[in-house]
Amino acid sequence: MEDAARKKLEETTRWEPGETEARIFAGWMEGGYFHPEATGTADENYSVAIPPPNVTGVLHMGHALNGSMQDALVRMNRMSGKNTLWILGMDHAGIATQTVVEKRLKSEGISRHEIGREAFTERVWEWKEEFGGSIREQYQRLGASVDYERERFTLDDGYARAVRKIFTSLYEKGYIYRDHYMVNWDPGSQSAISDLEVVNEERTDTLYSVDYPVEGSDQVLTVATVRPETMMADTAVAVNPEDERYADLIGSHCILPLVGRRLLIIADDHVDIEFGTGALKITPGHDVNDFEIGRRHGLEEISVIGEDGRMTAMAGKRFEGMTVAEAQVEVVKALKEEGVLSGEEEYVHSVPFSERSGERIEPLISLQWFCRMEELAAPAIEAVKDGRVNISPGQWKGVYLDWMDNIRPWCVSRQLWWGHRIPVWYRGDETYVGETKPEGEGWIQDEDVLDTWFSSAIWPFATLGWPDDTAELKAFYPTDFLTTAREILFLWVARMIMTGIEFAGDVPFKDVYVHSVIQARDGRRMSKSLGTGIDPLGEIDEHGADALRFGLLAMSSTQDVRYSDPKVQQGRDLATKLWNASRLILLNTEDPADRTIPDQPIALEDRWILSRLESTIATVTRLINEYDFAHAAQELYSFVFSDLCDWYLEIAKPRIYDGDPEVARVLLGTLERTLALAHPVMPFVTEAIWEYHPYRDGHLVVHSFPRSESERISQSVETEVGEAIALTRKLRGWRDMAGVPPKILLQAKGDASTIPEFVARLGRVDIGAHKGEVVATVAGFGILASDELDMNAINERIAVRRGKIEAEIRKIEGKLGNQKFVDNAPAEVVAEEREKLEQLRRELDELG
RNA sequence: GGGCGGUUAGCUCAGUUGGAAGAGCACCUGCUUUACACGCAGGGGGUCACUGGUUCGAGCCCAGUACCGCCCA
Repeated sequence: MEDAARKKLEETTRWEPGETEARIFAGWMEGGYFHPEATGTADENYSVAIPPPNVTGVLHMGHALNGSMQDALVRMNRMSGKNTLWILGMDHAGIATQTVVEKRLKSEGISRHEIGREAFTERVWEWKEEFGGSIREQYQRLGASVDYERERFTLDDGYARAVRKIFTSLYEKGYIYRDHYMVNWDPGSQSAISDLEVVNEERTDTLYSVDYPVEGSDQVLTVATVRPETMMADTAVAVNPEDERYADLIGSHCILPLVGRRLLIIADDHVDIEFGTGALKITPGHDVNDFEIGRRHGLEEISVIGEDGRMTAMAGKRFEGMTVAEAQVEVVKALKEEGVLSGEEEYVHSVPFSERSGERIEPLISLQWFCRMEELAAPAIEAVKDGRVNISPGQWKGVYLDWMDNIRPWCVSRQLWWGHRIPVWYRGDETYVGETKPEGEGWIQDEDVLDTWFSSAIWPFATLGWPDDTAELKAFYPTDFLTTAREILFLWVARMIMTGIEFAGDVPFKDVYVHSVIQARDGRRMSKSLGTGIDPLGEIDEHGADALRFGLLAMSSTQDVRYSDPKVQQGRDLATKLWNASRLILLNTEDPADRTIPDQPIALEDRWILSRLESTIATVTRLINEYDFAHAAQELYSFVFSDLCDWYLEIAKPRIYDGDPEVARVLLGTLERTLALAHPVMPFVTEAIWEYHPYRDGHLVVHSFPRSESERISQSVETEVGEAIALTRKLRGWRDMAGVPPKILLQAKGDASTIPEFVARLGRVDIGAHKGEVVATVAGFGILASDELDMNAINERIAVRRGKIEAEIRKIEGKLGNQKFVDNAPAEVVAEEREKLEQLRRELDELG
């Protein structure tokens, strides 16, 4: 090591992420390690497509978690020698982005309608150029080893061509069609939105009872509704066919109050006999269920609410132009005037809202483009059933299949300006669907754009150059795995599987891991609007990227978890620990002539740490491959803190300071393998330490990932050292109990040659053929009386200890005295209990 | 309304096929031990939500109850 480097290492007693991370990252970028050649086949290569963050986005904790998981796997595979691509990109995020830019314009006093479509989309592009880059920087801060040179955007030219081809192809296959259908109309964004973008919330409304007179009779049918303002669009009243009260009315008519229209009384199973009076007004134009009933019975579909959220002319002169809320008040007033309002009561029910705009959804019938899903779903169901796509944890497989089995048509058109314009042109009665504008004059393109998820659905292959037959596709499709939040399992994952099979000829990934949701510290959802979000960049500033990555992986789980600051701190502690342990090793060893780890180390502790190292490598690798990141992080932590630092380094210190060449080989080799093992989780600190390592011949990011050498794992060595450690702890515990200051060396009678040397040293006991009064026996060694011993404390503690052991002995004796236990339990369990009993009795004897 | 998940130490979470409950943090007691106080050593702390059942034995399996959360309608 050069003097300057040595000096720096000597002086730096902490890992300082802030000063180092950017430099380390720049080194990786310079090396071009994240930008693989498109060579080889997808089978031999490793690839991952990042869930594209929204361009509107600021990196949030979900991205950070997802990125930490994917990067761990990507780095591990890259180090394992695979040609590895992790593709980065951004989603144009139709509604979200349009909303952001509209808000901006609004603050300048401009509406998008004033400047027009072209100027507006221009503004969005400008905005994208300005802010889109920040996502990239944020991923770099996290240390994500994505291919920054292959970045894609779901609205770039090549991608747009792929989208048009998909749409056209689906149309030609007959899956895409245009229809008047009930959609979730979002008055906020002035667009239809899909079922999946609707959130239901509990609301308390008034349930009104309205009397509908039956034609040619004195009878009235009382119907209950929370939406009296839609009654002008009623076209029937329905009762349950089993409902005897109304059996004779089926087929006759009643009269719609305020309007005077004759409404047929129909029978339909959907009607709940118990609810209200058992008679349901049917409004096919403004209610999803009523729409279904209406289609079943061939009812007329009337709209009294327009796309602007105001009452139309069909609602009648008195209500035309009113907002829905105003109309409700006025309709109730009118019903009172007519004397047909027979009841009002509070009613709690769930009401649909737009996830994006937050406004109450208005179910409307409108002309939209739809995609029929059954044919696309069938092979995607098969792929998951037969395991070509593996979804874990297992319960999500069921959720996926259940949703796919009941899949409904997908409304793919959106009344927005920002997005992929639907590739359909109209001229008079003619309709043309194609990838480019048709020949001839007078063609006008459809005004709508496609649902953002329509373009996200083809992400894994569109990013690789589909529909062209590119080297990238050949080398990296299908990808290997996907981590995702469960909320987009349907919106995104399912659709990628469908389009992947249909268009790219294979499933888009082999493994889907549905990760947990990290909640805010208080258990609420992390959300910008609630102000509960925790900024990952702030956490990185404070603790370093490695700490955040470790923390997120350590707190991740299959169930939702609260954000845990202590876990991030644990990550920071681990980084510091690695740093300092490395200082001890690197500053006190000479670069050995033989850089290999000795095959047959002489020292017991050397064989022990190498055994622990190799089994940790095996365990951590397996856990990461199983996506059990939390336990992988835990294993790393306890290996470094406990095995390596608390025990091995302490045991080996005298030899280290003596310059023992064999211990140097063990230490430097162990450090090399430990750094490489930890690198996928904590890339920065490991790379920084590697810079000081004498074996370094390039960046750690492309160093080979350790493969566990199982021949070094020795159960007998681990047991032997494990027992010696337990013994050391016993001696230390006894000392502490006896109130002996750490500086005082205790004297004990015994044969020191029966135990490893370090026991007495670390236990701070002088074991030998001493003479004197034995006051206690600890693990077979007689502690000699001395002035430092607090005999009162000792006697008190011995009494407590004895009580505990005796209780335990009684418990086990009871168990072994139970004939049923002895007869039925497996022999080894019984033997274990007997062994335990023996040990406790021995311990009791020792206490004297 | 249907489905899924959760309830374990003060907090956040682990807990393999049923053999007697763990981690990190917090807490208490020591320690300026020349890698690290973001450290070291030692220690206390749990009727595993509740009620039944199966079993020699249940945090784990079965049935039910309560509360919390999520998804779908």
